[in-house]
Amino acid sequence: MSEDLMSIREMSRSFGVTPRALRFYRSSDLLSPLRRGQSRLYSKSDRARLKLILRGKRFGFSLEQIREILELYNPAEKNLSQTEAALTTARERLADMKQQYLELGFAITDLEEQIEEGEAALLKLRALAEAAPSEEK
Amino acid sequence: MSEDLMSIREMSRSFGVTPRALRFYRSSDLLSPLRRGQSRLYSKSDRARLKLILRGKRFGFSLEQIREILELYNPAEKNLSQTEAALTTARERLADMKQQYLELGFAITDLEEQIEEGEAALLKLRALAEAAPSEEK
DNA sequence: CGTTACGTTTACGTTTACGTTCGCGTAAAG
DNA sequence: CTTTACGCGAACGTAAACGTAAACGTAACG
Repeated sequence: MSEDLMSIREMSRSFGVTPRALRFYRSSDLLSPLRRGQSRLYSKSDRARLKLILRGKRFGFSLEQIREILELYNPAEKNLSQTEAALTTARERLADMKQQYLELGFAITDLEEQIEEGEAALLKLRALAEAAPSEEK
Repeated sequence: MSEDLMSIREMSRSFGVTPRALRFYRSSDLLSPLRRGQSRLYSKSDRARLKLILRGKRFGFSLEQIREILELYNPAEKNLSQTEAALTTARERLADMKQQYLELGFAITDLEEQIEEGEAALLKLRALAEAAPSEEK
């Protein structure tokens, strides 16, 4: 029951990040695993946060931006103005993400078309190579 | 007709990037504006490329990855194996982007929910502040 | 013709996000 | 009890993506 705790190695392997990265996130207050003796132990909530961190990174957000969003996720112990500020930045990020979502859709279509063009060009190149084999080692 | 050419200032302003960035992209072979006299002039194709560059950046791709994709966009002067390589990396990027698209959709939903929770928490905090006004400067 | 404005290249500085030792503590294995 | 393995934090190193500053060309303005 208390054994949903993972060592740094286990975290590292199951998320595909280095131990160094995990320590870095802790020192940046992005993660706060328990300290048992000399070691750190990562709970379910730490895993949820890490998931968000890695997701944010994939979308091109800086760790700083990600940290601001994460502050929204523990509304305890926070006062009013801090919560307000977190909400404001979260709304901005949300707007960014929606914009990105749209653009990403277009970019995917674009790239698909471009790949098709590239494939067509490739066929022509191969045809030419067949017709006039200039250099064969 | 040849006046779809822009100076570095115009580019800078219309895309919201610094001249320094444009020069950096040129020195990285991401852009290749004409050299007229001492200056550089950016064509329509340069603008298209820059658009792709900035878009790629927003999705968290490195300039190096972006450069590989861009190579797909001028299938001229390229040989067979180069085009094949470009296609391969482009397909990989496309897969990444589709994955990102899905994740981004989930992330947006998540964040929306989280914002609603935050708003609820805010209302409670305000209610408490009304009931027991402890500190008012 | 001097100055102001904009452009160039070159070189070095800076920030972000870790990688790479390092010296140390601890814990298990032999 | 030593060796081996893992973990920690501190310090320094590094690659990417520019920013900043220096030294210079040129064009136009008054």
